[in-house]
Amino acid sequence: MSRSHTHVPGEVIEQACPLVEVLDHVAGKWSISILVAAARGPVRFTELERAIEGISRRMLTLNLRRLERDGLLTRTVYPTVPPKVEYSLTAMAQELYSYLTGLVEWAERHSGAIAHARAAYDTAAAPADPPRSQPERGRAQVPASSP
Amino acid sequence: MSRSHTHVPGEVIEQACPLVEVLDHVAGKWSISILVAAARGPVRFTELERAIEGISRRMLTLNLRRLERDGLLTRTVYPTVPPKVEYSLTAMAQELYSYLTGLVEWAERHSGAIAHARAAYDTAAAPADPPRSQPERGRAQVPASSP
DNA sequence: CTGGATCCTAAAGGATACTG
DNA sequence: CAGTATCCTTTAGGATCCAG
Repeated sequence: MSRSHTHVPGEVIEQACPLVEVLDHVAGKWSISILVAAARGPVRFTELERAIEGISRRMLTLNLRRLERDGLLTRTVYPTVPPKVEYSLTAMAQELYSYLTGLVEWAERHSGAIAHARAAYDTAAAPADPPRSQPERGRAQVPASSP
Repeated sequence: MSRSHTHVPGEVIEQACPLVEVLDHVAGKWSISILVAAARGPVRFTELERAIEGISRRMLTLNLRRLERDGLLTRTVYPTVPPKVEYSLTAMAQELYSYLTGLVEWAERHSGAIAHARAAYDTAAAPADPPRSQPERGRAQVPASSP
């Protein structure tokens, strides 16, 4: 995610709210997956690659570097002949992890509801042939207008 | 974020893990900001636009639609002459919000540490002129090799 | 006021080949 | 094994203009 929104030259507004901070670690398809995968102890590169299901070698490397840079992962390299590298969460990241599991748990509880909401929204918005023409995209509830 | 990782034609693996579910809502610069901004009650479009600081009209609309589609936001339109639309969190989203605040709180507590970690990483990796040439990018800790 | 439509740039991400 | 480097496609996102 690009820092700098429109980036007014001269006036640096960054670091204003901590929200942006979180987003930078949490956003992106892979960061969370990596943290979760690395949470159960030291994990090797290839283990992560296999555990994460769909991540490319490149993206894994990039995200690992970023997480290491931000102090969320420690990278330990053993100078053995086939090189061996292990990643672990820092204390800071373990704390973050506990919040993350809350998120995942939430997703598990509501994934059905979300899928249902999507289906409802989509069928309401794009029926192959609108039988009686409902121009309104969302079935927006219209309470009695007060003003 | 694109659904479909490599997308094996014929074998649809999607919806496998709930992690992907969360990521789709949490990832992206704006989703969290919008949920947080909308958490304190019904909020109008323009209020969100001003509250979020840096979001474009387009992105706000897009994200609102997505969140509505996923059942996280309800959109209520009042058919007044200058149209008025209010967005609120659904029950599901309010629950999510409580986890989100945990995340934000975490970010507040550790933003200093993160900034420090970044600075340390960057100075270790890219000094303008490496005085004695350290070829290793990260100062990787090297414990005694066991094998 | 609340968007939708369009155009364009930048960043994310994937595939693959190569290396210490 | 654990990456790097390169090339390429897709997506996110911004700017702007227009409309009910």
